[in-house]
Amino acid sequence: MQLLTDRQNKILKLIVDQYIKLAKPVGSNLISKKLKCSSATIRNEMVSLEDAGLLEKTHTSSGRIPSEKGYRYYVDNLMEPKKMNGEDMLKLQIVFHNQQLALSDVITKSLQVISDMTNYATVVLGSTSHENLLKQIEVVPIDDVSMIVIIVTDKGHVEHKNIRLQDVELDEVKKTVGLINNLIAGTPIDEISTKLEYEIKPIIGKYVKQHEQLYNAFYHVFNDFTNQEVNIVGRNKFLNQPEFSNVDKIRNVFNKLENKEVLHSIEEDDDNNIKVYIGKESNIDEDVTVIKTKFKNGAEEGTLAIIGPKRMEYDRVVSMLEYMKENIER
Amino acid sequence: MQLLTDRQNKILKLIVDQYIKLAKPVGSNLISKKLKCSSATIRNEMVSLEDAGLLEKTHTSSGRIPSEKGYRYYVDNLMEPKKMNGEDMLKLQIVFHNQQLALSDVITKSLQVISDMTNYATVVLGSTSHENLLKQIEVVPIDDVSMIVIIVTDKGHVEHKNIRLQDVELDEVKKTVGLINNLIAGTPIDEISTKLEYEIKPIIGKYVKQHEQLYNAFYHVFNDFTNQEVNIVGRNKFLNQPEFSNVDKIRNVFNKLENKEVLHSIEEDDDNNIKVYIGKESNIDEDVTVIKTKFKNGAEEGTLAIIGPKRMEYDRVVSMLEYMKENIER
DNA sequence: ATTAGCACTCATAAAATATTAGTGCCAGGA
DNA sequence: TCCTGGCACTAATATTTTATGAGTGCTAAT
Repeated sequence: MQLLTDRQNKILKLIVDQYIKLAKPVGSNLISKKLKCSSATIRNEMVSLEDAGLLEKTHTSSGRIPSEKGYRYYVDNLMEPKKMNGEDMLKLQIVFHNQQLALSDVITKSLQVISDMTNYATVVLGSTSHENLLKQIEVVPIDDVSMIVIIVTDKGHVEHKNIRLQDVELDEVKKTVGLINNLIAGTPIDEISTKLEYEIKPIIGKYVKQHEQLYNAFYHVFNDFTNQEVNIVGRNKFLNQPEFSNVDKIRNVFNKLENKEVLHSIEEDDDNNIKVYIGKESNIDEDVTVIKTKFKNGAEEGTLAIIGPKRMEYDRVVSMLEYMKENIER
Repeated sequence: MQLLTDRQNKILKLIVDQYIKLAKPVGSNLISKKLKCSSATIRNEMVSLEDAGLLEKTHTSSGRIPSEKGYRYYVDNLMEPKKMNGEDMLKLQIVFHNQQLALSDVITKSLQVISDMTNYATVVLGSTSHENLLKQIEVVPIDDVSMIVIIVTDKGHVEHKNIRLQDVELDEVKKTVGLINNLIAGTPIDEISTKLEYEIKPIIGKYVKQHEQLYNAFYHVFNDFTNQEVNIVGRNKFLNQPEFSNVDKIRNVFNKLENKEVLHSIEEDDDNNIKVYIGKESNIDEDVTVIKTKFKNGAEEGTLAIIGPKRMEYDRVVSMLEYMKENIER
């Protein structure tokens, strides 16, 4: 990337900021008022910026809007990681300083707050099932035939399943649970199905009546374990953004957000810092930007993301995410 | 309601059916082709039906569309509870005959199928917190300071919360849990907070160290218990319906669907049969219809609902819901 | 009672016109 | 060489005009 002149940087920044604010192509006149030179000069510079691939026009005589590359340049070079404004900070502080709340609730609540403040959607992704180790399973009988199996992982992820077992005595179930807790606690969740087969199946065959049925039931319970906790807040905020005023666009975005694989792809890279995926990079929609970071606090770890229009308040969102991460990690 | 002539009934039914199919106002010509009389005759009858408040026009010279009252008349008097078509039936059978699945999973899966087949959203509402009795609580320690509290109700509803307790010994926690399980199991969830105060607080004061902290923690756990399990499937289906092609409409519907109170109102009446709430009656949007029924199978009970445009395939949906209810209840 | 016929209405689409915010480029001045 | 005022030009947007057509209500004849 060829370096731009000082003035070009200033112009680009002004255009991006302005476009983010109003969602309308930015003309040379407006910029010339903010910089002390004529609109013709600005127009000349705009041509250079367009040649560099940083700006685009919506039609031959329109003002300019930032290209994807333009946003990228803005994020990497121009944007000043603006301090969080006092009001935003205060609202988050209230959540963070609530000692009653467990970490996961603090995260959910604060993302709710952020979503309301910014009008963007927010996401928490928990750790994946191969990072979660089985801590303990519990069984609670409900009636003659059904019972609840509860799985707790070392990261505090809990999942439960209602199972039906005909003609199986509760004692036998408890024996099986005891064996699982003793023999395979500590195993990554996604390896449990196989471990059950090779380490539990042979043993319960000896000690436990109805072992077939029991084995099958537990096999399914672990096999169905959701491999990742996903929590989206404020999906509907997209409906307030002008670039998503048409239903086809909305449908695309909402379908992508329901698709676990898409969300999964957000946390793929291992970078620990804040990362920005602009437009097509988001894998969601060319008009969507995702800003994410990983967090880790003791056992709990995962990914936070803010998802909004490409025309997003990058500086504000980045500083909020930084603030979140800091607060979560201590 | 004044009775209509045979022919008027036929005409009204044809208009509603046609409008449901194509979402376009229905003209006299089309109807005259299906009945053996002239379009002028049909027009005269249409005037009567409009006078009776059963039909409406979108403008002075447009065809007719059913009014809310018209839909109501159709549902109550005209609609023939159409047998389910073979294909629909087959797809649902596959889910119902899967012996592996617990009832709650069968319900979720089949509603998913129905949503895909019909392009409408579906909802399951569990029983409310005053109908759920505490069955058992369990505690799983995660690390020095945090642990998971799991609440299981007699209806098989499970909820968990991550709590933090500084300087509290695990034994003390277990003692408290034991007391709760012995003394207040069987209490409706929404009465537990008060019972904790009057029956547990005085006792743990004697037996348990750090009783203040423990009491507070458990108090919050029960207080935060979600008072109802709500599961919406296929919310996005609304985006495929022509009457929801504008974002304001979508925003309204989606916001209402996120609002627990609105969904709660669906299950208010105690009628055990299938009920149809048309348009404004739905409390969601004048273009939305909700069709619901209660179900009960042993301990598990709740409400099923299908939510779609007012221009809904009433006969098909009613027969599907009937079928669901039957299959769930045995 | 039914219906053919006809004037009338209004939504929808296409074409014509005006307005305006913006552009690119040129030629003259610092 | 860089900057700027001036000007012709472009295309989106809005407004008006005109045409088309699917539908109606009403009347008079069957």
